[in-house]
Amino acid sequence: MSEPGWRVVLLLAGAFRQGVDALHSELADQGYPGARPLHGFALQAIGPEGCTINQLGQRLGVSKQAAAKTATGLEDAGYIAREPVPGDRRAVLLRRTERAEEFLAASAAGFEHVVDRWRRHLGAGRFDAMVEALAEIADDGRPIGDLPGWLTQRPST
Amino acid sequence: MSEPGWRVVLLLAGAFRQGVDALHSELADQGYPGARPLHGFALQAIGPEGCTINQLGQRLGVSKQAAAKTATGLEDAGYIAREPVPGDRRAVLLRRTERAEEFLAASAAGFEHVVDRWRRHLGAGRFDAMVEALAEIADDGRPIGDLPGWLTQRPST
DNA sequence: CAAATTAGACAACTTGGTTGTCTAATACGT
DNA sequence: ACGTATTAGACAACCAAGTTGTCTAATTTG
Repeated sequence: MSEPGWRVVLLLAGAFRQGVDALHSELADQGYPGARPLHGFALQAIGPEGCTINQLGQRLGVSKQAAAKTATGLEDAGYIAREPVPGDRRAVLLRRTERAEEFLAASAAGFEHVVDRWRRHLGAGRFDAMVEALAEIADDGRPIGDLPGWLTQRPST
Repeated sequence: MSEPGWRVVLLLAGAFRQGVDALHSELADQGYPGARPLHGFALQAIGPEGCTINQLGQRLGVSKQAAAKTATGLEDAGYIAREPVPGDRRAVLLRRTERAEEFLAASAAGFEHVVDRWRRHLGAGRFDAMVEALAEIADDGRPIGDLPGWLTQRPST
């Protein structure tokens, strides 16, 4: 009973934040100074094959309107392009650009770097145990794209 | 090398989220259905002695304007009251109400409950090891109040 | 006592989320 | 085959939390 409960939850937030901060400081050094955490998540959700706005919303766990805004942002930043969908003139295919692929590669490498620092600091044994424990606690499989909204929106119904 | 780096970071987010979600579902059952994560953080920052808006901003790590908005929200929700500061007619003392104290007590109990579920699930040994590892990874001591903004704002400087 | 600082309010803007409404295109059922 | 549903996406209005900038009143300082 050394740690009060709230502190454990805060440690999770702190570690997450520490990881994301370290990643973005690295990305900034590599030519992506304006990158925001959500960029990576959304591009990952779009996938190498691309997807429509509705699909993006479903994959991120947000409304299609929110997905549309995200897509606009990504397009403005040069990370995606809109293509027509052959056979359905309503739909629009969001497709990652070259720049997006490079960004994702840099991002993956950055994550690897950050996590490796943790592994070296803790030692492989403790690190693996921690990851395993986290995997049992975090209810996986839920989309995480709505992280920002989740913090601010009131716990719905 | 079982887990890719990004997955570990996502696990941290997922566990944090899982904890906060469980807490708020519990709080909702206990008569605080509109409670948002930031309420607890801000009330904790205000402290039992109360503080001014500027101090709140410093403690949360946000601008005083943001702190003022937060204070307004807390006041509207009945969690704080404004009192004049004797000896400085510019300043306003934000003081927690009875309702805030009750809410904080329920929140602390809820956190304890949530974390205890984790401890029982993992076993005390694995749980303690995880917490210890997290404490070494999370850079502690930094104010946490700006979590929502931190996700969305572009990495400054 | 004048000048600088401080506390807080107010306004405008950004980013992310939500609902609700709307049009155009596609799918379906008779 | 045609009229009716459903679907994809755009647009608008709003909420929540953040930012910077400007302003006034009060206090501190030289």
